[in-house]
Amino acid sequence: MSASETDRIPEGVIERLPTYLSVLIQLRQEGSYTVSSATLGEMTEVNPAQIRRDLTHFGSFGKRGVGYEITMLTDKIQHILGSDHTHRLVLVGAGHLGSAIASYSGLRARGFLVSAIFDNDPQKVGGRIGDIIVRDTCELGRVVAEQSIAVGVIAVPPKAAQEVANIMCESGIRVILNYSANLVKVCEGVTLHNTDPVRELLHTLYYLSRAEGVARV
Amino acid sequence: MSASETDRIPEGVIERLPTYLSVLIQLRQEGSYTVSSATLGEMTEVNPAQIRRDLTHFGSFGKRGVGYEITMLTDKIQHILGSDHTHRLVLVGAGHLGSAIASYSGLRARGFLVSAIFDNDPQKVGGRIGDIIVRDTCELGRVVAEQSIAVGVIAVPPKAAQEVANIMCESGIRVILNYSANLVKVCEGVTLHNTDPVRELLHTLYYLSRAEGVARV
DNA sequence: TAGATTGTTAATCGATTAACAATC
DNA sequence: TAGATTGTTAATCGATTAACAATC
Repeated sequence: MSASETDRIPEGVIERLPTYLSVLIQLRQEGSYTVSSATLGEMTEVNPAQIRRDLTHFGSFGKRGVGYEITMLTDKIQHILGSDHTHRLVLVGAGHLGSAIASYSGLRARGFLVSAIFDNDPQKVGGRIGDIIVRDTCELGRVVAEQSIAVGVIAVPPKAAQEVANIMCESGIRVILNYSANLVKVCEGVTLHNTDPVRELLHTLYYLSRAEGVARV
Repeated sequence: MSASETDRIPEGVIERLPTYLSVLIQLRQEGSYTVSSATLGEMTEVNPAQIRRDLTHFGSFGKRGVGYEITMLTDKIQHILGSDHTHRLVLVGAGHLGSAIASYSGLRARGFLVSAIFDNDPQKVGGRIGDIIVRDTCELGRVVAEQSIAVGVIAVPPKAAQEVANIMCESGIRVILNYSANLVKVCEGVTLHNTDPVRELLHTLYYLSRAEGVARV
């Protein structure tokens, strides 16, 4: 029955949790106290039965006849994802994209703190993004190891991406988010997410040429 | 057999095509002429059988005993996705993220052309990003309609996102890529992709707290 | 020809959904 | 209590994979 810690949770479930979280935070800001799976389903475009099913992997958080208490469910999901405490991250690449990520307020709001920024362009090293000074990429490994940082974000040109990923893996990074156009490989034990904006545009483009084949992606 | 135009193609297949494309382009740059599903599978971390299965939805592009001709397969996939010709897009939001998107070389390289950039901050209107002048968001609808632009990218603060999406839908945009932290809703017939960087970080974060539960995402 | 690798089928696996008893 | 909505089961649906005959 539910909540068994040893459950292997399907990937799809984990993907949907942050989406539920976004909507819950939005609802809380609007002053709601409880929400039903029906409403949550309408807002996230996920089948209500699926939402209930997803949540039972971790416990039973609702009240029959009432729904889910928003604050409580928010806390639970944040705890499941591990975003109930702050995670420091390193960012490599101080170009436009890197600057955008570093100065994105949504990061801090959801538990991430940019600890250091790196670039190998001498013109950028020593400059600042917000109140963080850009360091030379040759310091990346040392900083990650010394500060035991677990999360790394790659925002460098495609050709440099794999090299950065290698350094990250060697120095003990556990989660990598790669924004470059090249796919990278990581060693065993490191969680990787390749997320190229243009790749996502191409994906949606498919539906453009098909008059009827429109989809929510 | 295969390639029947009326096939309903699974969403997963469409998601993987741009990934295959990335790797094919990479291989071509390295000077290869053909590639087997085994190699492609290793590089994309997709099961070779699945790659072959995916491709049969659109035709049979390989030679038994040989593999796939890289240039030919690249062209085919680009044709399927519709990226064999240029797509103009409008970008709303001239902040850090918007600037990063607008000046990202990967866009042009894969068939996208930023036609216009909008912002509602009077301080930004009239300024330039690259060689494009930032216009007031109140002109968005008119420009989209006049130039029949089909693709729109949202890079505004969360609270403004839905309003921008509404204008886009009304003026005839067909595909929307939403980078804001808020989910938006679009009307029937518009393809939407919500892609918030922090949501993706949260997703990968799940695996951080689970020593063994590491995954490629 | 022999070796390699595709295209395709059939089997497996897992995820989604509908339905409903439990219960607030 | 009656109405609402959850948690959970069982049925459906679709996607992934293994296997192999076709064939380059």
